[in-house]
Amino acid sequence: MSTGSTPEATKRKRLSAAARREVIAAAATEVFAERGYHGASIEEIARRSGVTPPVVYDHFASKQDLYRSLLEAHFADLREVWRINFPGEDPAGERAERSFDAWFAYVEKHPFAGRMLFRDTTGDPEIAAMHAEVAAESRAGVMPLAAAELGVLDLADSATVDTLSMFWEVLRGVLQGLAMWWSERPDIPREQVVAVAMNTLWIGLERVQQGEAWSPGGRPET
Amino acid sequence: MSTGSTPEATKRKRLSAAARREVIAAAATEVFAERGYHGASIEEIARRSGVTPPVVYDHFASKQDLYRSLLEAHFADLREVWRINFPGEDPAGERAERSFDAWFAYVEKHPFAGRMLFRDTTGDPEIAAMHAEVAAESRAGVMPLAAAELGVLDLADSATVDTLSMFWEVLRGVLQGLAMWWSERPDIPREQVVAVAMNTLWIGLERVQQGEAWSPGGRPET
DNA sequence: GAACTAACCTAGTGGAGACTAGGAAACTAC
DNA sequence: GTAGTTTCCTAGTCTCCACTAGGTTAGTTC
Repeated sequence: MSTGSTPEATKRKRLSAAARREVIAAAATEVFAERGYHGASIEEIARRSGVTPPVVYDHFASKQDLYRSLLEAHFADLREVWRINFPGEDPAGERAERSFDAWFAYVEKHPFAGRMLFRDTTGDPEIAAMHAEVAAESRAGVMPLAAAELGVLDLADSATVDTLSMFWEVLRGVLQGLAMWWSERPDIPREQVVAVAMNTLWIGLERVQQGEAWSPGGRPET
Repeated sequence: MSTGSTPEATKRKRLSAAARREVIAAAATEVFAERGYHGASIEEIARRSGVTPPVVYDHFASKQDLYRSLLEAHFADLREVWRINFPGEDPAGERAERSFDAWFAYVEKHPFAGRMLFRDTTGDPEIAAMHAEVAAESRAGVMPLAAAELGVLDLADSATVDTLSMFWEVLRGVLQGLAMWWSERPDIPREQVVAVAMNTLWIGLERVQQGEAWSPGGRPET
């Protein structure tokens, strides 16, 4: 049955537990990215790892456990990107650009990680809750950086928090949307994608900071 | 087994074919929205429709067929929102605001339709392709409206098309992201959501039109 | 109220896939 | 080489779910 003729299955060699775990994690990220949680089968993950399904269970307690550990690892990577690139003394615009660029560089280098995180994990409600929970950790880690920048002081004010939440959602939507689009158009240079993100996100925010915000029914000045 | 004690299943009454089809479509939209394609079971859809699974197959050839027809119907609704609200003689900003407002009003009124369309339908690659195909129809219907507004003439120029594609992706990401966030915060008034969308999307675009775009490495002026 | 039609049901089939028990084979230490 | 350990496999079980065959009952027509 398992032929050994497929490229990924040739030379089925014995690996150390740690090495095999890595291989499985990488393969699982791919499959989850391509098929989502429900659509990914342990059998497929095992095949791409060069082993049979029981081996997967030697390293991960269950499909859920495997999924969760990948989710946490990749989200933690992305949080690091923000933590490393955004804070600093330079003008905020430059730091934003640098962060965006680093963020897109990460998803460029780890296309499957990006697709796995940004796909919506429908199906099992338990999985959806898990995804929401881990994503919330990222939000909690990154949003304060931006909040400080916007001069937001009163994090107890609920209207402020709502507005911040919406801007976070906008940021997330733009970055993830562009990332998914870009993953299918690898010929586009990264600067161009970053420039679009800057144009829509940063410039809009700047205007808001300057009190030039749009308000319902008409512009405040004019 | 099927008790009849649940609210949706009480009074299992005989309906006309057309009426039953509507009931099933509404129930299916709910379940697909909540669980995604894979996670939605025909049995659950049937139960919420007050019937047993075979009845679903009296109205739809297969689960895929059911899904596709819902996808097409809801996307067509949203295209209509743009077609009705965006074109006109008023200033573009006002027409954008009106369109955004109408768009959010639609997802406010049809929360399950929104969630079904904007969730990523992972799992079956065939389903993903179907989703992409139907979404592309919407894009093809709506993007020309915005392109005209931006003064884009040369739709044969590939760089222009790439940029337009990215702005479309940004628009999609922002609107869908805000819509999904909003669906969990029904206390937020619609104007506020629309205002955020205007601030990030329209103002950014306006600047770009005025040649004030951000470019990699620094601002063009200044 | 009998005949007809259309909506609906009971009772299955078949396949896919998560997960497991227990054993075989490879690498390591001596 | 032999013993011990660890990696990996064969061969299942069990549950869930899309989908179907064929019969039943509720409305409708005359």
